[in-house]
Amino acid sequence: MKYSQATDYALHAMLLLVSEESDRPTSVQSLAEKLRVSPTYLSKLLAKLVKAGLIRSMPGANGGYRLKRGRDEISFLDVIQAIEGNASMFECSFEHGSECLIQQVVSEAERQMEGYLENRKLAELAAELKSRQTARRHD
Amino acid sequence: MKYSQATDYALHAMLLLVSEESDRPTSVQSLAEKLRVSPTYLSKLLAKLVKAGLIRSMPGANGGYRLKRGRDEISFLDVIQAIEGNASMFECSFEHGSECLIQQVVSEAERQMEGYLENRKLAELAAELKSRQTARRHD
DNA sequence: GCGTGATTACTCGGATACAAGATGTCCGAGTTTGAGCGG
DNA sequence: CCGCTCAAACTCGGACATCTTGTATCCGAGTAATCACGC
Repeated sequence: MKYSQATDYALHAMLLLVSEESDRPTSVQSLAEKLRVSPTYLSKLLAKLVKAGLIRSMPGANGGYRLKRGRDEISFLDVIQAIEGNASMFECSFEHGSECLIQQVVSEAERQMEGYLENRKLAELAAELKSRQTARRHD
Repeated sequence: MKYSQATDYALHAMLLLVSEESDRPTSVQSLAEKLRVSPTYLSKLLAKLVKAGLIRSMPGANGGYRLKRGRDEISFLDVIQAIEGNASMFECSFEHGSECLIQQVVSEAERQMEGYLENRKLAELAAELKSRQTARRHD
């Protein structure tokens, strides 16, 4: 079981958007260059993030993408579920009267992980990265 | 991101083996019938469980599979990792000096889930199922 | 009865086939900005 | 200087190609128990 590479791209792209201080939108090209990723593919992922309500798109010249909500509200879980979908990781394929003890255990494990991911915000990392840069500037 | 169906089969098959009270080995056919699953495919999964050291195989007539360790020692995590492998769920594909903050967060989330799965043993479910059967017999 | 060989009931491993999903590209359409041009 | 038009810079969505992975099957080989047969 593995998270798709798309999730990797999306998390890094979102981290860039959260770190962005200008209020002008950021274009796909700009993001794709920083991440060294195909712009067309990245735009597919950004479309999913738009649909999930995490970012807004601004078409036209000087357009691009921008956060929709406050930067402190965006958790890892938000981004991951936007890309991977929010279906359960485990679905019992047998028919034992609609309640499967195995299913319950694995689902609870999943909730443990999601609970953690929900509490970690991208803005934490953005702040951490910024403070590192500042520290390095004072060397 | 989803656990493969193979994990579903393997967990149910292991639960049957843990619940088995006879010390005679259980054949693939027998397991496959109870689970209504292709015997040939199931045998592939059992082979993985053998390689992981969870069960033993006994070739020849009246052969089959049997637990290798004590039934109380087998956790959900053991079975899942035997099937899915123990590689990390998330691998950052970028090159930021070998340490990626995003990677660290997701890996920690993974540890949360694995910690839970490691503490849940299949024998718990076997006991629960057995007590339910007994209770129903006394209706 | 008793060994010896054949048969049967199993697992094991590799090769193969197929479908679905992940990854990535291409192109046409819509939308906004801004520049250029004529009055 | 104003307004109109047009081109440029974007996003959006669908269609398509490719590659990997999960799922599943088949077959030959190895192994252990059991049965049959000859002595």
